Amino acid sequence: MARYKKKERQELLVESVSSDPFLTDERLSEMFAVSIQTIRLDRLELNIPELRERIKHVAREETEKIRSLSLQEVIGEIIDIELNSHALSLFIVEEGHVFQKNRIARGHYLFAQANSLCVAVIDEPLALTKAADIEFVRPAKLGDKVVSKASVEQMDGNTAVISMESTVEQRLVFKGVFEMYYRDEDNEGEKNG
Amino acid sequence: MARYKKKERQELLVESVSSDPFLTDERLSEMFAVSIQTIRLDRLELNIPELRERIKHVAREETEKIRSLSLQEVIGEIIDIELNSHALSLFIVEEGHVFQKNRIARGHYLFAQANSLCVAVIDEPLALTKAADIEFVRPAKLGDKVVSKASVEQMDGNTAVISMESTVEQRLVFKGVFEMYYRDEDNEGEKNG
DNA sequence: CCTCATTTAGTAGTTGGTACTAGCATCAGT
DNA sequence: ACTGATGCTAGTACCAACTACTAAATGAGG
Repeated sequence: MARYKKKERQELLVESVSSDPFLTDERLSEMFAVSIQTIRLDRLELNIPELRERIKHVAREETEKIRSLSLQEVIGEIIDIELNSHALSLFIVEEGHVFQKNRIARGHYLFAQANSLCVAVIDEPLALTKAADIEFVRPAKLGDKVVSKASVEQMDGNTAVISMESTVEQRLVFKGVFEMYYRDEDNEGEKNG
Repeated sequence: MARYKKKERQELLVESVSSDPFLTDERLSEMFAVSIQTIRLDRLELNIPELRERIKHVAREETEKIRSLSLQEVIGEIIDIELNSHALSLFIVEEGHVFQKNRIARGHYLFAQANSLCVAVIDEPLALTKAADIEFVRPAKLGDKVVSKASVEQMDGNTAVISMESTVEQRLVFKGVFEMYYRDEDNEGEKNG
């Protein structure tokens, strides 16, 4: 019976419980081939709450976190806007936005921030991105506050040209030129089916 | 004490429990001014599981949702891939991806599909988007199955050039050229702080 | 008034624990 | 070899929040 030493067992216990909070003391005592009492002493020392409390905690997070990660609609918070002229938005890089390995923000989130700001700055019922020429100058990292500035350069007929610059602490991380198509929606029906 | 009739009470009970699964029988019995036994009979008739089972259920959903959210790391499902050569992914446009008004997919989702496919096709530990030149040829709509094709055109030193084409039923909706930066991560440390 | 549905009361047993006491085993240091 | 600390196990009493069951009280309608 090659059992673990106390310290080792406790480390594994923390891991086990955090990877599967639904483990009972009985199940854990079998896993580590010790008595239930030992598991309970371990939990006491490690301040790991009992099964029911663990589950309750997970469930509470669920019910409270309904809206926190539904950033889908518009990425970033618009903090200043003058329609058909310019706009500013702030996007804070969170866990869900980065590569796990290196905590660098995935490019499409920076693009999404820029893109949704472009849509917002156009004061027309319909605004679609037609083309973009973009550059990721420097990586943005977990926790970074990315500020995007959109400036409408041209608007003629049904196309707008917007230049974008995103910075983290005044340092450029992303820039690009967006070409937007817009239309007074009531005016025409479908253009191309 | 104007208490509810059985049927009415049971309807309210279903509502209460589904809006707050953390309610104990005792708490419910106070809310409806009946005995605990009555609440239990009600739950039995209505097939409402006990508090602990309800909480467990919610917690299970949560842990599963975490898994599906981390699957959202990559937008679209990769259906064919040859590393450093080409790749194919499928992305189905759902409610969350479109403008409510016209059910047209937001540009950044099409970009995200293309971008994550580019990251995936590069067989290196680190791959970041450096620049992109893209065009939204035609709008993609709710329900559309968008197929993206990535072809690696060049790879030299630490930069790859990838051309992208996304189609819905063989019709082009999006195209672009992506320039990717890549690196054997163990090789160097931080390049730019 | 009688009857049937509804409600309440009460007991025994379950799960997954806490909190506490106490008995060993083992190893370290003297 | 003796002492003491550390670690593990055993066992008891108690708890919340139930299930499952029996039995009695209450109420509302015919």
